Amino acid sequence: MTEATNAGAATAPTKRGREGKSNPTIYDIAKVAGVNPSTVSRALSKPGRVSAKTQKLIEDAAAELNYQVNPFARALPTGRTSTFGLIVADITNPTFFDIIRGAETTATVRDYTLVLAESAESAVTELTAARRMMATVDGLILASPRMDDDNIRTLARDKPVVVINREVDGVPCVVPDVDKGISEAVRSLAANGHRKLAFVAGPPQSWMSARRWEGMQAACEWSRLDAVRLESTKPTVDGGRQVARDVRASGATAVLTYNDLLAIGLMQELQAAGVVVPDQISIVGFDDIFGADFTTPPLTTVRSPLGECGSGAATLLLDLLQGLGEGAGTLRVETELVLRGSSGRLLPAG
Amino acid sequence: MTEATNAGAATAPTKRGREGKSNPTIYDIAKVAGVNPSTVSRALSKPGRVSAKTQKLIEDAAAELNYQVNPFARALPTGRTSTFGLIVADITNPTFFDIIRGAETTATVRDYTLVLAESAESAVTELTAARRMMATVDGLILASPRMDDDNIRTLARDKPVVVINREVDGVPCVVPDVDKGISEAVRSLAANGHRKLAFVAGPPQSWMSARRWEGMQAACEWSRLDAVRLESTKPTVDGGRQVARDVRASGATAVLTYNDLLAIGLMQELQAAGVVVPDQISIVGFDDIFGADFTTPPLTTVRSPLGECGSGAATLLLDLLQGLGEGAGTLRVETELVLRGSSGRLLPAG
DNA sequence: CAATTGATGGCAACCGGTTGACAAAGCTCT
DNA sequence: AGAGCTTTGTCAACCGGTTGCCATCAATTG
Repeated sequence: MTEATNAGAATAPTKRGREGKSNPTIYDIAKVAGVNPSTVSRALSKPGRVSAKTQKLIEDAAAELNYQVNPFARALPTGRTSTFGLIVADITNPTFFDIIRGAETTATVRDYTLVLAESAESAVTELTAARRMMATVDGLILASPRMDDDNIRTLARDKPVVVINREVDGVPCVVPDVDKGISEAVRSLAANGHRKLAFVAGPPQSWMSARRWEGMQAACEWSRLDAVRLESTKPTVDGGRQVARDVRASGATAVLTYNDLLAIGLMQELQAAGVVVPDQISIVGFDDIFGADFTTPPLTTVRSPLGECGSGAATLLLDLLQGLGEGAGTLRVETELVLRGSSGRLLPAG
Repeated sequence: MTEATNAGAATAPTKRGREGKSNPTIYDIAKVAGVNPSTVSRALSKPGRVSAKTQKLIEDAAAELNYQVNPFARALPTGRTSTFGLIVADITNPTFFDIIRGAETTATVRDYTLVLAESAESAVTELTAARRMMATVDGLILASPRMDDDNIRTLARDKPVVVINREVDGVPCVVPDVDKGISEAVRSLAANGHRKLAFVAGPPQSWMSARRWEGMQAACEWSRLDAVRLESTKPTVDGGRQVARDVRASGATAVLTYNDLLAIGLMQELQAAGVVVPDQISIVGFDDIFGADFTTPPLTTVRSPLGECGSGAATLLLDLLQGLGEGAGTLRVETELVLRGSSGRLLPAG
């Protein structure tokens, strides 16, 4: 940020009305249509409560005045805001962009507004943000929450909450079912001659990380492969670079990482050290984020349908809000292996 | 989305209060502190208007009751919502990721809430979304808007509006100053022996696309290089693939593209056709989005400080809202060439 | 034709803060 | 002590919808 020129007088934003033309209200409509304001209110929000004739009268007047409800005036007595919140662990992380997009799209379709906040991977920040939001939204979606189950349940007691990427008892959740994708990945690696796999874990509070590790252990047992677990410092490209040492030291010939960012960082670091992927080490990521196919070789990964998670969570939440929902239940979405170039046959050490 | 199990009874969300414990109001505080509600209101929002003694009394009572203002009740008489909107052309496009992040971060810091919407690259959808938002926000940020100047000015007459990636007379804007970055890019290409450059343009309504093309023409003239302009169908990876034919046909040995996505798609397609980058063709993108360095070779690009644009716009807007701003003015942010592997010396054919 | 019923519109209170006008209280200063 | 000024708290109206209750009126029915 360098230079700030001042171009022309500001079109001083009118200090909100009173100077002649404030926004039209139901009272204005009532006057034009020659009815009582409450009738206008009913005509506009309770279909069928007024006669077809007055309905039309009022609608015409509303159209003429270019009327728009004042959401605040409506929210005050009813508590409904037509708004829901989405809290993500890290806006930096592209994983969440598909989720955000999915949620935003269904929000718009169903005439709701999406409010966004991030927790910066911190359980306290997350809880603070959630509390703040609760006042202004009808419901909340928590994507990969870091706070503990009890806090989530407490929030859910107040207003509908839907959780993505984690299972919390008594709270509706949207969870990718990792088993299918993982077993496909492990079978593929086994078929390519790998015998020892490593898992690079994500943040310790991450429910998903734990699930993926369990899934991998199970799949490896089934295929009679060795599985070792390595820890990462943070679930980012940088974190992936840092864990490269440990990966090489582990003796594993194939690696599954908690997410794609770790995989990409790991691959970069290994390649920089002269390791050929996939000839010497196979790498498999998780999620299939934007850019996973930009790498050379393109990243093999277990795809989570993130957009579907976002839209699924939004749908679940809105159904709940509109009284269509069954209550708590877990929506499982399928994962699948996306086979690209970063995994493959192990070449005999040359 | 495949399976939906129903796990346990719903923690039926309490239908908003009245059953004993609604949220505390200023009236409750007033009762506890033994003062009038209006005094509470003043204590909580007009610093200095009440004596230190009552101030403390009220604050203690508020803390004890765990009071939180009801934003709607506040918004109704004042019109202030502590909320601003951000409309992006396309949530799919990672260019906007950083803008969103920048805006969200400053919003949080300054105790504002960010509301997000997208226009799906359509001028009408954009205008509709903007109109809808206007009712619920204090101000609006338009990132790469597609609607025309007059519509933007009309919106700006109502409430503060800040525009990113475009200059609109009389409206505050945040614009990357492309000249520096472009001239660095062109000089670098000239120094590497290129004589004919191509520009792959973006959407016709894109102000930025026009500016970049102008900047490139100017820089080429200065360096005495040829510049040809090619059109793309859409500013995405796919659009980049599709324009590869034209690029080869153009005879240019170096290409600047409207954005990184086009560059990445173009590079993929060229490489698939056996063209070696950068030996036979140099490619330079725009923006330096997430993932631009994942490619092989990593993408040379003219970086726009997108996060800075987002936070700069938010700062501008909030200053305006809080009466600190000077009104319309353009905030220019610097661009710079990020030299990576996709551009370089032209190898003699053969 | 009178009685019952359902549909429709009006009245007024309410949601929870904000704010202008004003009165009471506190203070200074002569 | 009293005039004049400032500080502090109260009153009441207001923002713009929503909704329970009631009155009216027309339609239905015996």
